[in-house]
Amino acid sequence: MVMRPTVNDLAREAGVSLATVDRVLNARPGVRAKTIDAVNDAIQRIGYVRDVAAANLARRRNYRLAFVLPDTDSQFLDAMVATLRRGSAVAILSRTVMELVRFPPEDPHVLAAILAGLAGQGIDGVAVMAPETPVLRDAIRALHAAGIAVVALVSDLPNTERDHFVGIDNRAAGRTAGVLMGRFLQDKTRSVAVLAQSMQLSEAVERRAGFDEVMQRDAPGVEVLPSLETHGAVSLLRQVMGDVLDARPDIGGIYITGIGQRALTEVLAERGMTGRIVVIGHELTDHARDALLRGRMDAVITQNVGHVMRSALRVLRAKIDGVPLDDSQEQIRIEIVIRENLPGV
Amino acid sequence: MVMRPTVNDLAREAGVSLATVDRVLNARPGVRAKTIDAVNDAIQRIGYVRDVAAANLARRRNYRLAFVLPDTDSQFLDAMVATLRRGSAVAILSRTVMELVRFPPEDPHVLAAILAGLAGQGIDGVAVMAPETPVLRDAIRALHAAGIAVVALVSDLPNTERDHFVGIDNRAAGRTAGVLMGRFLQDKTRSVAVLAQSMQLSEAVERRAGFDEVMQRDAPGVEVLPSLETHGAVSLLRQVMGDVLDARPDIGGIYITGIGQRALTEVLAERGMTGRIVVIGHELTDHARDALLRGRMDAVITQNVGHVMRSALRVLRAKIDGVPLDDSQEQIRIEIVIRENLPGV
DNA sequence: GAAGAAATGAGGGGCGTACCTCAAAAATCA
DNA sequence: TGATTTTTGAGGTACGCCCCTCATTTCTTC
Repeated sequence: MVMRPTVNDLAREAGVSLATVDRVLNARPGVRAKTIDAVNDAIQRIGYVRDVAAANLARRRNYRLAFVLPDTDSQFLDAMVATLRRGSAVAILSRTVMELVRFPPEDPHVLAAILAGLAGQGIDGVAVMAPETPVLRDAIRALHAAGIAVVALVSDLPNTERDHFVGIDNRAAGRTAGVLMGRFLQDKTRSVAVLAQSMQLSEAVERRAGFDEVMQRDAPGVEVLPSLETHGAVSLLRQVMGDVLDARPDIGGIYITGIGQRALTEVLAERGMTGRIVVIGHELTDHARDALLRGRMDAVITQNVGHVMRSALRVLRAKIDGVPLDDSQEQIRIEIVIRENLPGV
Repeated sequence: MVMRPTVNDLAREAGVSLATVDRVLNARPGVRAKTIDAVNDAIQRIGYVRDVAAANLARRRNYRLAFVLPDTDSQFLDAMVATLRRGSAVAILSRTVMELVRFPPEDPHVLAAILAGLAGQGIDGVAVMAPETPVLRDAIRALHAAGIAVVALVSDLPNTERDHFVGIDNRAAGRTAGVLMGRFLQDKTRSVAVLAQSMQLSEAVERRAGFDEVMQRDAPGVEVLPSLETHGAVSLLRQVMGDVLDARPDIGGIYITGIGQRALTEVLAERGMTGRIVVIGHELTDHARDALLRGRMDAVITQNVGHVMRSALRVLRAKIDGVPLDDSQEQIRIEIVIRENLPGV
């Protein structure tokens, strides 16, 4: 039987009353510095650790977290939303409610207004996935000033006062894609195309940089063509891809930095080129999973959406409670997925 | 403010007293079937979910878990042990103590005796990593009969009454290694060596099978040589490897199914062959990490030891409490690690 | 319909902590 | 030294649940 010391043990050990221990533990005023030290010493001696469960019970503490995501139509975001919904059921058991808020991706001011609104609503923490803009920086500073924990999700906001970033290093992810591309390419390949159907976030740029870096080093003979950007229009993508493939029959691989996997693999399949060109992309969406199984994609670099969500949740709670977090657990892996290590549904 | 229904709400809704609700919730005798149904209906209607934290507090519940690991000298097991120790500090906060028990890997009867001893010690759950033997099967059956939750760790025990398996599908892991090997190999390669320095577990066999399967499909022109088994003796390994490399200068890749990465990469380095032979192995130990960074290994297929431990802990607690678990969270990934996506320390 | 058995209700004490009030003790200041 | 302020102690109530006892009600059975 394990018997953790309680506040009563602590009071006895420190030679003070329960009330004083309580004052020290909860940083209430009216205690001499000397007494505070005595209690802290006792805490060290007997190894007292507050029973968070009991404390939360007594406090009737609820954590209110807001997940602020762009209102973009992509399978990746759909997966995030679905994961969030499923996670809510579990989170409620640990007295935390997760609220989903979406914002129109094109207007940073609307996002800023939404965040500003959150501050007055008794929200304890915010996880936000958005491109960094000046108004966003200001909005996050305001949240921070209001004592609200903020984490950046998927896409980092390095120049803001966010408390933490939950996601992967996209440059490293791009480098990983580059290494695989370099090794998967046939020897005769002379060029590789890059499809940068961006989600307006900085991801695409960073991934491309990492990819280029490695390709230059590992496959110096291969030309990495300029990014094809088609801003979401599927028909346009199909046409542009068709043109490029016609113009450059020496293309041996295609790297998809953002979304648009589906349209691309369809174009390739229609042209009977499936399996003849190495296709590497990001994010294990339903379609990417299907493409891997059918041999329409060769590898997917991804981050586990479930881990991202759970990590964000843990980090926010830790920040709110002011307790340290286990960094090794919160590190999101850059996962390489091929058909053979595809996780089950 | 979120207000979860409490037992009081439940009693009111069901039209019974608190005492009866308590009897139903805790399966105490002396309640008519009709009343039980009434309470269960009310639970459904108002969506009552027991506050586990409060319940555990009232019960003064402690979870005692035993992690039973072989006393093998390998970096992988060292990592497991280290992770376990670090995890204990966190686990104690959720009223669970994790005890480490090690057994001599050569004698299954000692292991069985240890497990039998555990049953009488008030242990609630056991995580065991061991090869499946008849005595082990019996021991696990006995634990199960005693109401103790059992999970298999890293190496599955499919024909026992274990409640769950925490780890990866080793055949799929071998297939993953095979795909990478096939794609990483130079075109001129005619053969690949396999080093099966086994930990006595079934892993090596399963991985080899998966590896062969894929190599035959993807690289039919490459001969996969018979496994080199050297049962842990480093000097022997060095010699055997040297002989093989001399005899077969056409070896283009080496697959290490178990331990022995260090000795192998050293042999290759001494012979100036680093980078000229594709080396793929399993488990991201400190040495594997170092080898990846130095270009002495090309890829490592691994499972995250931290995830394995935490998953085992969650699964055991869930089984003990009799609550369902989130399968998607408990699925251990087959991770592919190359230099570029190597997670930080 | 009465006696016995079974089911239900009422209530108390406790788990470890938070938060509050009021009185008593100690320190500080003039 | 006495008055004032600050610090400390004592004790109560609550959180949501567990577990126990004892009285009361309801159901069986003959």
